[in-house]
Amino acid sequence: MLDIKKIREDFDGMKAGVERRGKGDFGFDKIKELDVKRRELLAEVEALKNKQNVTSREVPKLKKEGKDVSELFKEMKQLSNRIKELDAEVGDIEVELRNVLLGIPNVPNKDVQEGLDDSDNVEIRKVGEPREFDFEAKAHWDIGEGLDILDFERAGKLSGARFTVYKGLGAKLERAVINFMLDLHTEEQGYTEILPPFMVNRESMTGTGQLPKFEDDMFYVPAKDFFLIPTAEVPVTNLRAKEIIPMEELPVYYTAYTPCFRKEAGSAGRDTRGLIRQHQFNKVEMVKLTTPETSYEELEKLTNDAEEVLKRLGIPYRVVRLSTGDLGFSSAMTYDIEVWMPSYGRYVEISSCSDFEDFQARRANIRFKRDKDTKPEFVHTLNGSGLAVGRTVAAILENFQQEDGSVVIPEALRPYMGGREVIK
RNA sequence: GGAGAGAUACCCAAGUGGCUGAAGGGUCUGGCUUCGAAUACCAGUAGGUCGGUAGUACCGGCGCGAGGGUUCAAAUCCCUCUCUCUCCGCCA
Repeated sequence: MLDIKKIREDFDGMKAGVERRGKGDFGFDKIKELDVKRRELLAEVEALKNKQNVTSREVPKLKKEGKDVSELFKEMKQLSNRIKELDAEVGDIEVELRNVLLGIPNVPNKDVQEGLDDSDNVEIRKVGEPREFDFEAKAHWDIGEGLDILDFERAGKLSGARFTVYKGLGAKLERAVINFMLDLHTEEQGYTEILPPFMVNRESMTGTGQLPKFEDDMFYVPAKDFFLIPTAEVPVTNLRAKEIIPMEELPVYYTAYTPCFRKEAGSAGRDTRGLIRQHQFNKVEMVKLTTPETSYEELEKLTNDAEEVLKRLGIPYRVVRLSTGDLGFSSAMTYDIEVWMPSYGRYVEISSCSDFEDFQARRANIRFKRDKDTKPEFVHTLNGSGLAVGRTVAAILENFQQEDGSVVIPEALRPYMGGREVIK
């Protein structure tokens, strides 16, 4: 959520900032109108309330003196009714104002290049070279079925399209990748592991920006008004909602493994085969809460922390910075990490590392205090996948496949795979 | 799912409609005392938020789990909801 005070002070600047994303009207004029109206009404109703308070304090004295207060009460009844009317009006305006504000995306950082979509993303760096195969390379779904470690057919029987059953060493590989990532983040990079709920309430979904705009993208559990989390970002960021965090605790580093659930409603027909786009997939996520002055430094470190996973696995990748047109709703700046996927013949997203500045913190009300005499300020929130597990497994299968259909296990994973060197 | 008990500030806690614009205690901070400290004593400790307004000054609104209602007036009375605890049921 954007800061209403900033919009009031620098209306044109904030509007122009959001409009760098392209596409459409964001409701800024409506906000201005509602804000002015709200403050007018507040001035009026607060003056009346003051009168009510002052008079109420007189009442016991008047009664004690034996004075007749029935005329006064009649008058005060009118005042009271008027206050109720105005309060209701202010309430309506505040609800509307909040709804409009909740629907406005974050202002992109000024260093983010303007663009329409992902074709305007810029490559920041490339690490490792795509492997040249001297045989015909297979796609991971064929490799997985060939080794009897992935079963898309039976997953269809259980649930439908976009689900996978992992079997034998496939299941173990998925688990190995999760543990390898978590151990790296916790033991070497300083993150605290969180194992959160996989269902959350509306308030949490609003805090990180999934609601109210993207309700249709998520799986919903009507019995308890819960949502299945689309990413661990939601429970882990909201972990500190409504808190004032002591300065000494910052920066906060969290990491969490969770399954993620997404409807993928807008992706019909895309990536229909394999592990790339599933209704349920595993992900290890990293979340940071920082002071405003360190957040971009922390974004670089966060991205490096995610890249380290790929470096150790030996999978070629590149880092791109998303253009304003490709940026997610809540993000001010995002780096995507993309791995080389032989079956696609291109780089495919495996991690998205974003700085949300105070956009989520304002929604979720996550603040910090520099010292006891200063006002609380909103923290900056960041998060990044570290990494999407299913896509990592797909990348391992494809990049380390051999002519006979077997797959060499990257050395870093072997301790997690019972010392095995190859899946065959 | 059933029955009961709770939720008041950093913590504990009083409070059945109007000198409660929340007592008292603890904690912390400052003062005093002291060579220094402890103790005692004195003072402050309601933070936050929204406005007036550019402000850490000043004035006002809000605030006792959340949201409604009754009333001239609500921490206090009524309704709905959330969470915590105890017991019962069910259960990995």
